[in-house]
Amino acid sequence: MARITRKESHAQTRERLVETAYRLFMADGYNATSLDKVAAEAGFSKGAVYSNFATKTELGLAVLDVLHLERAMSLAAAVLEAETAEDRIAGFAKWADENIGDVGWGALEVEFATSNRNVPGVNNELASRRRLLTAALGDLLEQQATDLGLVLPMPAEDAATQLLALGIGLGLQRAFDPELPVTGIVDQLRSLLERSTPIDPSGR
Amino acid sequence: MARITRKESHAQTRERLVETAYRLFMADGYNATSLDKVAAEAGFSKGAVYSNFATKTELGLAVLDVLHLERAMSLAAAVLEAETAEDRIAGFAKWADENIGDVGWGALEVEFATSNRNVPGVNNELASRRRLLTAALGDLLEQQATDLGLVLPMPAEDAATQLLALGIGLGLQRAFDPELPVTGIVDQLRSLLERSTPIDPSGR
DNA sequence: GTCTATACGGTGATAGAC
DNA sequence: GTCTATCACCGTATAGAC
Repeated sequence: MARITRKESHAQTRERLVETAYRLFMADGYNATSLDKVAAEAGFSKGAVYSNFATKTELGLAVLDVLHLERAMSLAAAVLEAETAEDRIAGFAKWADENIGDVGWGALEVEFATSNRNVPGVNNELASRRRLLTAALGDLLEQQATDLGLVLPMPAEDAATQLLALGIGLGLQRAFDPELPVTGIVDQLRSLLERSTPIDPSGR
Repeated sequence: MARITRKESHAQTRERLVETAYRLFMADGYNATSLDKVAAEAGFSKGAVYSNFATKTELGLAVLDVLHLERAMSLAAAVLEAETAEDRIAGFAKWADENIGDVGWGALEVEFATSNRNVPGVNNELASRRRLLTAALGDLLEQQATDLGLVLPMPAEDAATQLLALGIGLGLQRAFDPELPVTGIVDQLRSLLERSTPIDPSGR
């Protein structure tokens, strides 16, 4: 009974630390949040953090993984549950407003990336995460276009890259200027669809 | 003769500090560059920084001002010296490749913004700089469109906001994944022009 | 008034006790 | 594995030299 408690308790400690760091990083930022604060808020000492994560950077990567999974699932849910093309755009618009409009997300994402850009190995970690996200977004786009009987005006991955870049740029600027509207990205998506051509069943 | 030396020397010190900080911030990042290093590299003590700038944040804002002016001028030059529409797009493409492709710029811009997002007053400073940049870019767009006899498919300022966001997003992702191509922003600009309509001389 | 010298609180990281 | 003690370093602040 107590045999698996060790590993379980370790995982629980790790999970609680990530969860606490997630909340604090989003609220106050990555650099402004000290490991001492994270540990104290989670009910541990700073040493507990270092027994679970080699560096603050690794804790940050773990937080980003949770964040990415969470947002990717909510985006997929928002789009996949709609039926008509307009409903899907509306679902995307709602998701964009709630998520890209969320000041904390974009800010945390880029603060971490830039603050760790000289840390060895981190760039590769972030690059692989970006490719994963872009591929997933591209698949979603392509699938949606196919469902609607459309052919995108450019490779789905390129469209995904541009939408992601636009989302990052808009979300980031909103971090210090909340008046900036997020609607631009919805316009872009709409324009992407308008520039799409109907699928030719003959294949050519 | 030595009467103006005081103010001049002060201005020179300030200029040299900004210049040194510019170089180090771009190369190593904002957080990774200590004020001690900036001062030493410029040939001063750390206190000299403090006598010219109240905080590290203010030094960062001064660096950003120099950076913005520099890039805005180079963009205007790249676009305005061209004659034909295609030459202007080519000029923009070259500028985008050299500047948005520059890893340091986007990274510094957003690292500073996010790392200081809780510092009182900084958000307003950055927001006003963003509005200035957006307005200038919008004017440039509108002027170019008019010269080419085109009407943009959206307000010039909205187009500028989207292009700026896209540039930030692309430049930032290139900071940790240099393989990502910058061509997306040129495609966007081209698409913007393609969706423009000829000016109707009748006014309606 | 501008710069140097020095000090303070707090940070990420490390070593060793339990 | 977690905690305490400790380190080097950072941004900030002050006192004093010139």
